[in-house]
Amino acid sequence: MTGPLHQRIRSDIEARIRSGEWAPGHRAPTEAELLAEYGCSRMTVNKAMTALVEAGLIVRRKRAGSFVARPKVHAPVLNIPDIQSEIVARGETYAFRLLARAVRTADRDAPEEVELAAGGKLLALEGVHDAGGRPFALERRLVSLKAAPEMEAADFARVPPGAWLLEHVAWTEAESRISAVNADADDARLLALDEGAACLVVDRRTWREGQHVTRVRQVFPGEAYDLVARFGPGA
Amino acid sequence: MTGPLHQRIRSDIEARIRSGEWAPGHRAPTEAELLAEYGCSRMTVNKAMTALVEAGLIVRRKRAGSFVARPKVHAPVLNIPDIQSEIVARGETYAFRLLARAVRTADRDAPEEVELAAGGKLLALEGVHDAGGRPFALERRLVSLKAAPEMEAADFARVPPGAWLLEHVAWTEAESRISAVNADADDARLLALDEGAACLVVDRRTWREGQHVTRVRQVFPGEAYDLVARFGPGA
DNA sequence: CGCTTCAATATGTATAGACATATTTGCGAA
DNA sequence: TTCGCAAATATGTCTATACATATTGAAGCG
Repeated sequence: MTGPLHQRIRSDIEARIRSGEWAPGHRAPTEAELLAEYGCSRMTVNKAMTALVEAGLIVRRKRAGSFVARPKVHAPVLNIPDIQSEIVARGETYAFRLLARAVRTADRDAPEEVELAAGGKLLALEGVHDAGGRPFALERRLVSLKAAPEMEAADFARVPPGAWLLEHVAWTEAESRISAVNADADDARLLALDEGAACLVVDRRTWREGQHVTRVRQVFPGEAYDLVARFGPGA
Repeated sequence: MTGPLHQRIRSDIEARIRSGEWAPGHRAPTEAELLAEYGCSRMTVNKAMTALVEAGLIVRRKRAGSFVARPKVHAPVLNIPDIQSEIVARGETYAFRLLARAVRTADRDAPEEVELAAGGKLLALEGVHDAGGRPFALERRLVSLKAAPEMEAADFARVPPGAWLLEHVAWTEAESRISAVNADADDARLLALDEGAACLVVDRRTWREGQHVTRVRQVFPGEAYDLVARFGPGA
């Protein structure tokens, strides 16, 4: 390691934790011991230890000391790439076919739609993402025109709705639910599958500053699509 | 905000980014400007800005300044809880039924098994996680006894294999693939489903220090299980 | 013996200054 | 005009010090 000293200290300690040399619960050296070992100031070892705390590898308690954390829940980073990028990265041609587009008011009997619309109108979109000329994913989306009014004029032949929103309504927060369903007759027809084929469904709701922006349901043929999540506990 | 000053500076800036007041590409104040505004030392504003860089909200370039990052790929944090904790949290009784257990050598025709075994033997496990007395997930697992030799003596009635590994082989890294399949005859029987029912499959491989530890395939009834991922871009 | 109090300890936050480093910008020379 | 070099600038790292704060462990007291 030739980089900054605080990084070297950090990776030295991280290596001992990941190798199991320091098991969970093991007491790590105090800052005083580390600064003596590395011959540096306290701020430098503090920076290293603080980073390890953020990474979830170390738990610190005043007076008691620093301890190797107990890995709890796996919190992997799931890669939900933009569908267009994903397809282009595979070297296939990409296209978005808009099947239906409507501007309407929220259905009063659907509380979720009412909340999404927030008193304004809704843009309802339905389309298919094609990869290499064949259906890759089916997308049904509701957009709050109150949250994204410019979207009413957008042309989705150029930029698909997801990418348009990412571009124009940045820094949103979202919650995705991933599940598996059997394709119904509509899904099967649009995705060129047999009815009943297993499909991966990503149901995503997106907010900005607490305001609901969009809700989308993407259906992928189960055999053609994998979501990949990589992780170390806390890394 | 009454907490530490660096945190207050951080959240002030974060709020302006998330609200859209500072769009992606916008140039944020320099450290000199911030320390004048907050009347603090440079180390303090630097700590705030460094945290925003780690969070992916800010990109900094020497001489040029600090800029609001362009949100790229959604990298949500996916919650893959331990199945046992998940079931217990729902208030249902949990049990793991071990259906098959074998110690064997790797199949020479399966390169993945050979790599996992790394010259040693493999422990093959098959079992069902029950929630409230009904099948919740089907698990088929291979464990490298070279990486986890103590596992040969473990009793999985007490602690299911996943939890056992988390406890004894901490700080692993993993990759999960999430897909959807139609239940085959075996899956359907063990999970008490109709054949062909859509199931969510999590395929996970786990390493420690580059050494392959285990590979597990968990099959969940599609109708009974959702994976939930929450995220803001880079948060 | 149990309770309270107090001091020692290790971390948490912050300062003011210093030098290093990368990058932009502008000036001067080919 | 264009290329290349040098100065200005903003961040990156580090030091030495100081005081705040939470927690532990031990001393003191009823």
